[in-house]
Amino acid sequence: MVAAVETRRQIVDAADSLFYAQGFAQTSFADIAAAVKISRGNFYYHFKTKDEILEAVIDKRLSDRRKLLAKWDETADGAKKRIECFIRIVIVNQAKIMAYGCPVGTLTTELAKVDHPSRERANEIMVLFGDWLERQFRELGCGESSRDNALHVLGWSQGVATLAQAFKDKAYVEREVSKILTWLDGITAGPEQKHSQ
Amino acid sequence: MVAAVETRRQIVDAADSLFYAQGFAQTSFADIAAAVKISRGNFYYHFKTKDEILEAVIDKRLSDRRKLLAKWDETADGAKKRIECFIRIVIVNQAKIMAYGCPVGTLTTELAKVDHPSRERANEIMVLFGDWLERQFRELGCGESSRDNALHVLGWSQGVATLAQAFKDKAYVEREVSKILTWLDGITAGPEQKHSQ
DNA sequence: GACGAAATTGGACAGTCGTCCTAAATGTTG
DNA sequence: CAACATTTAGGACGACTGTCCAATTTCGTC
Repeated sequence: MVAAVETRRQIVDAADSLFYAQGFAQTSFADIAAAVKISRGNFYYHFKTKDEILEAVIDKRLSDRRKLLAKWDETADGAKKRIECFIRIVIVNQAKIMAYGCPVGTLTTELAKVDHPSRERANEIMVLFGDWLERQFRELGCGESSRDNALHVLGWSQGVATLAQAFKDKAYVEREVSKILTWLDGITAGPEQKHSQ
Repeated sequence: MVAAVETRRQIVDAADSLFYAQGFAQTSFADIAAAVKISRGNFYYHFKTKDEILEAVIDKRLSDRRKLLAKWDETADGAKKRIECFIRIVIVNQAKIMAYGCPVGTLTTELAKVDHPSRERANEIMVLFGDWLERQFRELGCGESSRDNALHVLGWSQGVATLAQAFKDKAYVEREVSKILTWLDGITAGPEQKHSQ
């Protein structure tokens, strides 16, 4: 027997991909059922409503990102290298970003427009990255500018993702990466230094 | 008698607002009909399909933006001041952006996800701003960096809009504006100068 | 005022949506 | 093997979708 928890995991995985590729509202039970190869009626056994699936997907994404950040915390040497890891996501995930945009940003935007109950929960993924980045900048000695710098990098990633999806211009993404890395170098030049403004 | 062209205009206006506030797919004929106060069946007289309404909305947005840019070309004194006009949109339209995001970016993202036929047409609004910004930077003497700088500012606006909608942080928007304005000042410092990388 | 064109109405239509229930199949345990 | 709980399949349901049409009203013109 396939345990219920396994089927549930498959549903969440498929929903995660489909919500990313098509958007939450555009993805139907039928779509997910086809991907997991189960009957539509089976959903009700695992999830009472579509919103419950969304909650599970957001929880999974939160968990996945926490693991990713933890890995960077372990492997990358120094705060600057860790911030670089974040910056380079737009290159690592370039293909998907050019096709579907940023998984965090696009979901946040979609849920905000319809004022969905899970809107706040989805925002927490954004907050997660923001707080993590802030810690890195603080470790870098940015002091009170740490929060600003964190949001600056976070916003940068969202802008790059949006334009990458619109123009599908690989060179643009690479230019923006080298541009922000140069900016980052300027930050590390001196301790307690404010960013270039 | 109310001319057909007038009813059509009202439909497009209402659709424009609703597509922005709720998204294209989330907006139904019933929504637009309620806003314009006409019967649902009346749509078919003015538009054959929902996609036709979308096309009309995109055309209107293109037209509106062209007029806005033309106004800036006339009134603002110098390329730098004109770029500043663009940058300050995120402050002028702050309330709407915090509620619904960027009207250009969110539509582009939504249509790209479902690979909608009007996707390219919607992108033209983004292109319109990109080309206009490029002209300004060229006039500023940025030469070959003009395109890069244009996309940099365009991407910046998208990132700010996304985070503004997620966090609804007015101060963040203002900080980012002053930050990019400082960057812009650096650009104008010398002719033919490459941006800070 | 009568006529024809323009514009609007309300509903029919086939399809899809999320939800929900019952019956069947499957696996586990005595 | 029998009794049981767990899991799945398939379809019914009411509501909503975009589309489309026939009947009606409104308008400009003779």
